[in-house]
Amino acid sequence: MPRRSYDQYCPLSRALDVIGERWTVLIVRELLAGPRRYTDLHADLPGVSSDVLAARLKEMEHDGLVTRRRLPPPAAAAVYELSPRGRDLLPALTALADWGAPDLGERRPTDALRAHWFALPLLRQLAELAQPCEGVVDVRLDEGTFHVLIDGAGHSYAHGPAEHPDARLTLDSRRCLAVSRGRASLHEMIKKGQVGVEGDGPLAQALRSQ
Amino acid sequence: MPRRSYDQYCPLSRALDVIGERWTVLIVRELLAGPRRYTDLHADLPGVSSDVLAARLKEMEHDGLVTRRRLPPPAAAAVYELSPRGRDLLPALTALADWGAPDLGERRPTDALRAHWFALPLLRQLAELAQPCEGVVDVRLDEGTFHVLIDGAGHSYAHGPAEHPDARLTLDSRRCLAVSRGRASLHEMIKKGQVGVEGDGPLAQALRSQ
DNA sequence: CGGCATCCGTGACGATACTG
DNA sequence: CAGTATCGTCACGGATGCCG
Repeated sequence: MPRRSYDQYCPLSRALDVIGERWTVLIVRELLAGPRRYTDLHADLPGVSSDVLAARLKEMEHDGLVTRRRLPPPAAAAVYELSPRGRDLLPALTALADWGAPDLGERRPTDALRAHWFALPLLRQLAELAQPCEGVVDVRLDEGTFHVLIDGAGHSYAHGPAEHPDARLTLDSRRCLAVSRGRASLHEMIKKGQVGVEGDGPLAQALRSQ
Repeated sequence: MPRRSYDQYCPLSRALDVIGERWTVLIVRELLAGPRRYTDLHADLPGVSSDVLAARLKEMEHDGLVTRRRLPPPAAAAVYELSPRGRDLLPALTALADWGAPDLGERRPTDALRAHWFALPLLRQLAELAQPCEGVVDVRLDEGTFHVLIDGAGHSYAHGPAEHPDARLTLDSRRCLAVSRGRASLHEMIKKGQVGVEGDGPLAQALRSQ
């Protein structure tokens, strides 16, 4: 089955041929937070129909964005995981999220919300602040917790709390939103005590310092 | 008429609500090369149907990406032009094009091609090379010519040759492709004489130097 | 129960024809 | 030239069913 293409000899068109279909980019966003099962993906993408989700995952596997891995026998489940090629989309998604942030007005009654959706906009500010330290930062929001891995260039993040975080941030929804929209600096908020920082290692110090 | 939305309180979803529909991003790419008329847009976007193009332009105008401007009486025409908000998409499109560049294999018989489609991938390398000079560079390809404006941070480009370029680059398709795919460095090619540089101002010197 | 496949109604899209 | 109108087709959204 041939996929539909823009048929243009242009790098942007080629990118859109692969990730331009509805839902594909949001599936990548989900998988940036780590491997997930079909049902969990379906739950965190309200509105996607089951057949479209299945079709997208197949296409993405075919295109080398995603690998499907069977978990060891006790858990009779399979997880979908980003390939390196898929993870390479992080800068593009960050740039897109940066651009979309000003459009985040008030939350509409119909808007779904997941904690890890804030990881994308927070990641860069957090990584800059942590310079030049490396380590793991837990981020606790009202809606849930995720953790960020800062290591040189290839930052990443994942669902839930970390086992041994080097630092822990605690934010309320309003502050987190302001940072996501680019309206406020994480650093300023930490200095003013509006964002809590726990931990005493070098990474926690770096987040508080200056 | 309400537009369809992912209904997620996430900056990436919001961006996709605006530019996620088919053709929208490619229309932005076209307008990044300067104001264009409806018919010219239609000609450079083979495959888009006239009603879809008209609908997209209306939506983009409504969303503040594009402004429609009537030209002075002698030319009884209207042009579409990117707003500052639309131009802010440049970094995101550059990141996407970077990601898509490895997918540019051989040109397929069905692939359309326009000279200015190479401006997006070339722009950054060119701007880096020109550091710290500013000015206008003509880029001559087999398929046509465009020119790049380098001025501090907000680089841009436009169709056709410039009136008074500070430098002129001449590339054949193969070299241009290699640079676009990230397989080769523009600087290396200039040093080896594979890419011609004309001009004697500081900008032309900068392109040749080091 | 997780992981889809199938069916069906609706809306988006592509091609062509037509109009001010 | 700059779109609008019409129409057939396909992608999508929602629900339900199947199968290990």
